Amino acid sequence: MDKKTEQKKVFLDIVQQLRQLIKLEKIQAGEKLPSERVLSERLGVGRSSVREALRSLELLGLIETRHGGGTFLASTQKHQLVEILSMFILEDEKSKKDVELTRQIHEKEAIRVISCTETLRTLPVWDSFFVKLEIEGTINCRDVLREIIITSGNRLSLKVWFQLAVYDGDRLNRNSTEEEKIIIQTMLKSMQLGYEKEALKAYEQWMRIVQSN
Amino acid sequence: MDKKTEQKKVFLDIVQQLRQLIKLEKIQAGEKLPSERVLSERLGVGRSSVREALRSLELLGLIETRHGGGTFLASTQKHQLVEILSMFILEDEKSKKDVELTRQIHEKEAIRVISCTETLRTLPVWDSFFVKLEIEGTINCRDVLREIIITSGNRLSLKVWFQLAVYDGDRLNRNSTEEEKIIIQTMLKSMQLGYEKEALKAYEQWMRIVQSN
DNA sequence: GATTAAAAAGTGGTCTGGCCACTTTTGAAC
DNA sequence: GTTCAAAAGTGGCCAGACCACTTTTTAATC
Repeated sequence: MDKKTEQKKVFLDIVQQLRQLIKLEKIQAGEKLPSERVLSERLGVGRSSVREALRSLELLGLIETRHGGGTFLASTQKHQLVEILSMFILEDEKSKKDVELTRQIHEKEAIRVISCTETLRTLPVWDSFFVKLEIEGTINCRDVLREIIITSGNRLSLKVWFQLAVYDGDRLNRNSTEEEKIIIQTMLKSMQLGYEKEALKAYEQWMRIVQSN
Repeated sequence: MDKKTEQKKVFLDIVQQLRQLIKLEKIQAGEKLPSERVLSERLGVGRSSVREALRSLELLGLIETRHGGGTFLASTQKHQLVEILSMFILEDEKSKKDVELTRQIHEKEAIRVISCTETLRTLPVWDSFFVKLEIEGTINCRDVLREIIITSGNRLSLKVWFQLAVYDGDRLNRNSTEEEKIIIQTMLKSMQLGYEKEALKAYEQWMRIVQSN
């Protein structure tokens, strides 16, 4: 008995089959999916059921639909985990805190990994941040954190982080204050020198400022 | 101009309105929502649109439907956000190593949190593990890690971990060996005493064994 | 041949109405 | 009061229709 066919609900079955279809036909982000009518025929189900599945994926930001244009596979950046989370779950403060803490878990680990890895902590990108801070006097907070996560090399961690960072969008996607500038410099410099503890200390100091905003 | 009414797509509008309805009528987890036909009439939209919205929320595990019974608000524990996203995110580029590392990131953080928190590290559950190890001589590896994550108190982290643990299912869901027993005891004891560093050291020693399997 | 405008085809958005399967409620017989 | 069958309520699914919008095709013009 195939797991896929013993699904109770058609629309859930369709979600599974869409996943397979995307995989088999190697549909890339941004590319077009078969039309609702074609899917309906190919899968042998009603168009309304296909729509229920597509709309579910759309709510998650996994696909995008253009009226009259078609249905397209969305890019990873557009997944809307957090939008939905904030709508139904993040009502209470506890959940908001969880999102923030989870994001920080990944950031802290990235800092540890980089500090302990010669080839990563000596990367020229860190110097470029110093230069930018010198010239412009400020830097985008989110950019710094993103670069740290990217450099750590764990792509899955990056994806999780990306989702979580959307939620704190306003607090992170802004230029650093004068106060933060010094802390960020300390953090980066410590990281470059492999001083894991100091780097984390600076990071936590920075996050306390971020949180107070 | 009301944000709710300027939505382009009806089904997204309905998702919003459902949220309001749940809030206004104070519908608790497990309680029944109005029927699809009633919602259709109350919101002045077609039943198919209502279904598209409901099916979207069902995919997320935010609501549960019982054929012939009705639609019910799901309990928080049943939300499947991470699971669904992982279906699309993890499947394609599943770098096994990334999954493993990411899982460990959450486990290590949980150990840190527990070690540093008086009320958590002195919980009786840890003693119960010792008792079990004494009597049965072994313990399920996954159970130990799960308890650690749960105790750390970050529900989102737990959700992420749960999903990642599925991939390492075989390596984790088994009884500990004699060699592991001692390491686990060391880890738990260090954690209980608040020796964060020692606990993590034992953990990493344990993971090296797990990885070699 | 290239450009442009109109027509046609394709596609998503939505609604109506129908039928089925299952659950809950109702009400009558006991 | 209990039991059980009928009725009502509800979700599951489908077919068809119409609209709005986009893309492609076609035809006319330059």
